[in-house]
Amino acid sequence: MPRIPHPNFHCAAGCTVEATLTLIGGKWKGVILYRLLTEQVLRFNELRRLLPNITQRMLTHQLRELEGDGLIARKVYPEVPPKVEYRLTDYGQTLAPVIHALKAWGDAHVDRHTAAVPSATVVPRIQP
Amino acid sequence: MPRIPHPNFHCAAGCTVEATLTLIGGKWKGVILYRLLTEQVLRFNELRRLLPNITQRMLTHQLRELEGDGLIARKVYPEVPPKVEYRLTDYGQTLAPVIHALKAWGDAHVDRHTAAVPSATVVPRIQP
DNA sequence: CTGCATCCTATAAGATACTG
DNA sequence: CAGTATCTTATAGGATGCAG
Repeated sequence: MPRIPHPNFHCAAGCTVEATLTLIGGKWKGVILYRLLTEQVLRFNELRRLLPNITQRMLTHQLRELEGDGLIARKVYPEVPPKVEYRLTDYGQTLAPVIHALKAWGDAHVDRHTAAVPSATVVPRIQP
Repeated sequence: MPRIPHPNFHCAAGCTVEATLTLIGGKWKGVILYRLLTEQVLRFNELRRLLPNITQRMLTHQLRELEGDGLIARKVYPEVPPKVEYRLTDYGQTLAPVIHALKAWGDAHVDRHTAAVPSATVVPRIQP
């Protein structure tokens, strides 16, 4: 069940832009891919900790889609308690330039939209 | 109403990837931006022709969001019949590397997902 | 620990008709 | 030509509980 839009409609110029976005455009896929890109290999709960607001259900779901698209690999260790590792496939690795482009632009420009969250500054703390 | 996710939650590493995706991740925004990137300036109905499957409502909606995010500019000519031109803003132009990265990856890899739609080959025709 | 099943809500997207 | 308005459907996303 590939989710690439309407492949038989003679993918017009620019359509491949959307195709790529369809693959990585889920609410969490970008971060997941980015984390796997930098950390190489991560277990389920490690990913969960790195994505503080994601629900278990969504993490599983997004991982399964990425796996189904061949971008990540899932390795199950038949132990108890269970242990599952996720990493990028070679194919997934080819997304590196895309992810980095997205991150670079975001780093440079999101402050325009978030009304200045000064990343190089001390995080404002709530005083106890 | 910026749609960047949870800016006050101390945007963790990789979060900006999602932020960028939120801006350009609509079903049609990628193509719209790509078209404006290559054609410079386009009228409403020109965009509509370039995006054969988009509805009028969605085109308007996506254009308004892109405009609200400062990525494109809308120029209305007070004529009759009406004439409206869309183009990228300088800010929108900064997305060029991102869009090109998305397109390059898509061009190189979507055939994996669309089960070979040979773009350099003659389109298979239904015989009349 | 990892994950599936169920139920539910919010948002995106589409169809269609009408207008300055 | 370039929209708006209304209604409907589809999909994404979330909360919670159970299980190997």
